[in-house]
Amino acid sequence: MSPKRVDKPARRQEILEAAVRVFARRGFAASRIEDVAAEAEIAKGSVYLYFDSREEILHAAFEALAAGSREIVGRARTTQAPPLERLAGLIRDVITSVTVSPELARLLLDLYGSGAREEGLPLHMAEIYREYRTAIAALLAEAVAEGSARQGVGVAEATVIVGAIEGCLLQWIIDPALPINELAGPIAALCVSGVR
Amino acid sequence: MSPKRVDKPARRQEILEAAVRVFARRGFAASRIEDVAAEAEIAKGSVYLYFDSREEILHAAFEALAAGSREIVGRARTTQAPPLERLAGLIRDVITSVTVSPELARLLLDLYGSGAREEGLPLHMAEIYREYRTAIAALLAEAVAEGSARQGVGVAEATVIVGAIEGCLLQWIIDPALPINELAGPIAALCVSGVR
Amino acid sequence: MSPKRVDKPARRQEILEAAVRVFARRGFAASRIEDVAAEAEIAKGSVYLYFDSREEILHAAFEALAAGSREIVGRARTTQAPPLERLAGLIRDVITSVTVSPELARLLLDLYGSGAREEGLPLHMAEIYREYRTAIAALLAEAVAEGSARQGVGVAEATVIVGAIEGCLLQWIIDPALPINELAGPIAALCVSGVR
Amino acid sequence: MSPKRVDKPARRQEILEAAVRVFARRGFAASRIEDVAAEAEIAKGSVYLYFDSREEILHAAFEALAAGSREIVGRARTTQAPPLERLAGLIRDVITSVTVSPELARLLLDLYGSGAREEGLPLHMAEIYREYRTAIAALLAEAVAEGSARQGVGVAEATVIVGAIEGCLLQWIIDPALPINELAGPIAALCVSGVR
DNA sequence: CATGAATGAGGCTTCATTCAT
DNA sequence: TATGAATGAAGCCTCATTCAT
Repeated sequence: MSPKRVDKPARRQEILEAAVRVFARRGFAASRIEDVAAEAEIAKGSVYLYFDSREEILHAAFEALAAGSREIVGRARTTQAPPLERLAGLIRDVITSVTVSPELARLLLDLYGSGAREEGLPLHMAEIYREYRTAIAALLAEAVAEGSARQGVGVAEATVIVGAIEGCLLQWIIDPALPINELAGPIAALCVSGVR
Repeated sequence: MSPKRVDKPARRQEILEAAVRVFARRGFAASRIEDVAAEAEIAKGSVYLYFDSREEILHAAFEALAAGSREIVGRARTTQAPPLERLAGLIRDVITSVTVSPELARLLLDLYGSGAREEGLPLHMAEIYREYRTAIAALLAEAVAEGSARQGVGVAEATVIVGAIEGCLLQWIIDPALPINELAGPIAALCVSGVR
Repeated sequence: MSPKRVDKPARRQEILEAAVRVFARRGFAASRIEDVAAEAEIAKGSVYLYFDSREEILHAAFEALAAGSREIVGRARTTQAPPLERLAGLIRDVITSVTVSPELARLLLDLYGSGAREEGLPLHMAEIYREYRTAIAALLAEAVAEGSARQGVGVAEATVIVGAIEGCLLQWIIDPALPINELAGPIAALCVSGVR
Repeated sequence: MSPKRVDKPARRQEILEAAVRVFARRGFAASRIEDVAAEAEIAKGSVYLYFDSREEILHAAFEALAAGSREIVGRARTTQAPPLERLAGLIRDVITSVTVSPELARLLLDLYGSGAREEGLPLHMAEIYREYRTAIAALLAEAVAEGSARQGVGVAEATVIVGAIEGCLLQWIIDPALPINELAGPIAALCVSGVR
């Protein structure tokens, strides 16, 4: 039943994490399977026991990221609180998530590209951002309904808010000296007062 | 005596533009020198008469982008108008510039990565964003001084505003269906009212 | 668990020998890595599992040659016999060594060049010849001391003797019809009687 | 008749000399037509007005060298003097010739190779050395006949003498610190007393 | 004659993937 | 399962040669 007590999913996860570290360091384009294998402390060929191809590792990493995003969005949807507070909470959650696993965040740099190109593998940062916009637009609609946001606030403002969040992350990713932790408050404050 | 004459800078520019189109389509990593040559309708080897290496083409493209940014920032600094109007102008300028040359904007996806990695060739998106932050922080300081922005508004808010701008571009780049032209207004409105 | 095992040094040696044959045939400049791979009956890329670059193969071949030279010189130094007999022995040894592996000797044609050029990788035929001169000069000094060579014989004569040996090899290398085996005697005879 | 007063042969000679300097510096394999053109201070394409191909330049350089050799050999044949004095003269002439144009001598390193390979372009260092051997063998035969050289001295000794000469040149070419000028005497002395 | 831009074949090297052990 | 040697396709870049001016 278990001739070798290797836990396949666990091993796959280890390799994925190693890969994410490598990709974060050198970028996907410059990362070779051998680097990943070395980081995971296994042999090059063994990577292929857990992933079908180099691309698939990037897909898997994307999935991890997407899962995190979906969780954050879900929480904003289901939490009991006034809409603008839930918006502020979402912003805090995003910032916290990248603080917790900065390597995964760094991967964004590679995922942007792979999602935006024509060959369009099933990597869709676009999808993630669409979900963010939808969720935030819903919160804004609620806020308008209850009078905590001004009339006319809608999808465009949601886009700007998603932009503010992701644009701050972006600045931090390409310039890690930027104090990302101190930014959740200002983002929330500016966005909230910006829609009133 | 009447040697074949060519306007080298002009030809270099042509190749650069062809390269930018190719990079925008496939991404830098997937773009072969041969693709660039084909797009420019010259032979592969001829590319090397104008650029020392594949990397150098990316550098040159970055320079074009950086020049555009510097111009926009310069205009925001020197224009005669109330600070928050100049901020709105800067936002419009950025949106306009990417609308004018969308291919160049698409390059951002590649430039993010090349600037953020350790080997870091002299490509520094980080630098560009730093300039944006500085310029906007200066505008905000002026606004605070004249009372059109609330006390306490500073670098953090400048970062959020840069984020809002760049984050909106990012969403559009990876999802060109998004109506970027209609976003300059909302970005400006939200940011301006957000700092009051 | 039972990974594919290979005797790396042995394989490297095989490739090196194949390379030496190819270089001897076409010269280093005209020898493609693909030729070497074909001669070794492996794939082009496999060569790089054992050598870092095309140049490195030449270096390795040089090392083999240098090792042979050092051995010959060492033997002339340590053998128990009258100095001029040891000189004759050295001459025979050199001739024998090229007879044994003519391909390696043919490589001299390429090694001369790579040692003499300014960029000079660590290939130093000059060094080898310097060692020969030093060793022979020592033998001559002994011979002078014991009276079997005339007064005044010194480094200049050592240079001439090295020249006679290498010059004969050279003639044979570029004209293999020349009966190199029959030359050890005459070289020794002429040199020995020339220093008396 | 002379629409442009360019002296074709003279220009060809200039280019050839420039090429010889370049080849001496970097070796033929590493010398590009462009280097030669730059050294000759003309445009790359112009080289082809005087030479059909890169190879042909090397051929021409070889011819210059061969002409020098033939002259030296001719002088040894026709001079009026005892045979061993004419041998000593030949040795001096050779040494002098390389001292006069060291760059041409450095070319030997490339000519050895191009003559010895199978494709055998019409570059034949082998031929030159054969002529030397023949000439010297003739001198030795004369010397034997007049009793100034011992019985039995013949082609083998001629080969050794050619070897001594060329071997000394070789040592100097790959190690220019070696005092080649002081070697004509010792070579002659050793060879002459070696055949007595 | 002279130029130098353009060409494109060809070589070196890398690296994802395979597969024998 | 795990290994790592082997493969070979593919890409970057060089440079001899051509040719329009």
